[in-house]
Amino acid sequence: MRGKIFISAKEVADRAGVSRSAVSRTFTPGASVSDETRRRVIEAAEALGYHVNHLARSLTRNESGIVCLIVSELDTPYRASLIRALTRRLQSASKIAMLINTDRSDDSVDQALRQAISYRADASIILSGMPDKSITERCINSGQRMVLINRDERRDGALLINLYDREAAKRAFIAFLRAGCQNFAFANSDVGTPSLMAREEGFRSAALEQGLDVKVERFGPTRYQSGVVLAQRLLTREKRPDAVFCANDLLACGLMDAARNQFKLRIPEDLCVIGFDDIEQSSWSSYDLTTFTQPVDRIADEAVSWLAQPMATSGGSRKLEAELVWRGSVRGG
Amino acid sequence: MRGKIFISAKEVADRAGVSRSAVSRTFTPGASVSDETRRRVIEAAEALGYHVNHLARSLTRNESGIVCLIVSELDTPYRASLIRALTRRLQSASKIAMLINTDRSDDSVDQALRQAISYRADASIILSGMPDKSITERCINSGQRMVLINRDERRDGALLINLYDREAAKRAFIAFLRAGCQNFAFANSDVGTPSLMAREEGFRSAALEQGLDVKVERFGPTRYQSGVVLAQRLLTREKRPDAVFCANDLLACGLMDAARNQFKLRIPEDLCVIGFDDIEQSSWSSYDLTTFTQPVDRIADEAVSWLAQPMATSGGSRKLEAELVWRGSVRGG
DNA sequence: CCCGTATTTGCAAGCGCTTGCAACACTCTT
DNA sequence: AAGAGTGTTGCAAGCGCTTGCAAATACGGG
Repeated sequence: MRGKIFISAKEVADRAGVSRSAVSRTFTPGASVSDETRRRVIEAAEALGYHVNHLARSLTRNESGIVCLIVSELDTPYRASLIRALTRRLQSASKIAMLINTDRSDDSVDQALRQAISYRADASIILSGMPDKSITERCINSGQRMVLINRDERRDGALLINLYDREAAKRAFIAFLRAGCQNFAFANSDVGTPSLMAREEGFRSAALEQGLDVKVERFGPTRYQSGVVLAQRLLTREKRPDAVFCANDLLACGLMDAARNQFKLRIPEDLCVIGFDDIEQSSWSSYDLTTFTQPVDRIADEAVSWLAQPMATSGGSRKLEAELVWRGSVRGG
Repeated sequence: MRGKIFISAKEVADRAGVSRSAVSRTFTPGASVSDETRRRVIEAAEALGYHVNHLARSLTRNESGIVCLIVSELDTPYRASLIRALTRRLQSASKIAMLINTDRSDDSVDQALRQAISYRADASIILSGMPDKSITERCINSGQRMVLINRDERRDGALLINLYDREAAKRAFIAFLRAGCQNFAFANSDVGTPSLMAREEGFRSAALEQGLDVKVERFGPTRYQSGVVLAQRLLTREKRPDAVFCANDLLACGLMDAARNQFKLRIPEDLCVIGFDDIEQSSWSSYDLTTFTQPVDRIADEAVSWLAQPMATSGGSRKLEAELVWRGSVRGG
């Protein structure tokens, strides 16, 4: 026995002495209503506390204004700031975000997309995990837009947003070279998502071009604690690295803390570190980490403006630059 | 010319050779359908890729399954982890979260609630800001549930979830006493939300009971950078505090960094610090901050289980314990 | 084999909204 | 004064679903 105390257009119409259609048109931008009618409708609506029922509207309009954000580990700094940017942009475009958490099982991205279909979302934006091909197709076939952020794998009809990871990695390598580093390492998580792997490969191949070698370790999720473990593995090698490029900032933070507290290394004197994401903590003075900025606002812009296009040219791909932020974790600069 | 390529119950019915009602009932738990019919319906639905249209369903059911999360600064660690906990619980209760960001203007919480009404959300959970009384009433009158987390101010019919902030503050004070501290300070933001103020007052009054004084500074939002500023203000006082209770962990991190790097103080030898929220960073070894845990999972449980109650006893109030996590930023322990 | 009871099924109305269509009311022109 | 043109309005059908009701069917006991 829920509310049901919602005011309907009928009631507003009665009070204003007009037809239901008139009130409907009043709240439909661009519809033909005289000023006088509009005034009376607005007044009645105000008095009664009427709000257009978006659910019913979506039924006929065939457009719900709902956009699903599908994400896991959303308490991670980078994810959180991306979500923030996205919700803001979506709201400016008068769309609304539905948040679906996919922390749990493996098929839950598919599950999430089914939800998206059930709520007739206009679009889904996927920040984590990779949906099954069949379900993506179903989404796209039923007219849903789909945006994949840092997911890489191509999906017909979807918009792909990625960064120039390899290029960034290369710049990281050059920065280390300039700082006079000689033993290079790459600290990666073992989840192996395309963007993390691209950073690793970019870094390795940049080194290879100079005939140099890179020690690589992969461990755990992309989190602080993994960084600590990676430090143990990398900094105990016989020829201790003096330059570590971390697949992301969280790993870098863990690695730096371990390097300083357990191995008594000074940063950047004994060890140079570069990260990726430019999370807020990287700018904290304990870390002062040189890193690459994820252009969250640009990403959100690209995603939302593509969604806003009337009949989007099916799919596409955007590549964005990750800018290097110089801080104190690398000598020179 | 959006999709419209959605399969409707009619089509499934035709293919399965049954009536529309049969397919509707198949997807309505507890409705009366024979096994045989159900089987055929499911099969047809599967083949066609049918998903119940939740929008249409909500229209008649008068219950949408949508819960609005109204939040600002959602990229802040504590907020992000609360949102994560909430979305997870909501999904388990087969509800879905709509995220509304209220970073922008001041009336935007009201704006957000209007959205919630338009989408006929079953409930709104407010994590930031304080809606106008009139709009809260409208929500509640139209049968919407409302949960206020750490907002404190009473609203008829709403569920209030708060922590024992004063009690926690008192425990912080005692911890400092035990550590042998003598000059107490409280570092607060100047946003003055009830929970922050309760911590401040709790701390002061605990000190007062011992006939002791507390230096209080308030500055900026509850963020790292404010902590840096607060350090400048507090640690330059003639009788330098040797114990600072920070209104939240973000402030504490800023304050600790400034204390160490600018004032060359050792923690906890020269300065003891306690924070509040237990964000992930507090456990990082650079901070190793003694702090109070926000019981995010408990909070989410309370909120969601209250929402799940069929006809909730109008409103109420839950107070939860904030547990003290001992780490290295306080001597002894 | 028949009847009472229990289960299943289809019909049709209704949820709140949009929108094409036709009717209507104006204003201008000639 | 009639007709063309423009703008506004109401009617009614339809969006996809649920659900009360009554008809139909199945089941079990005598």
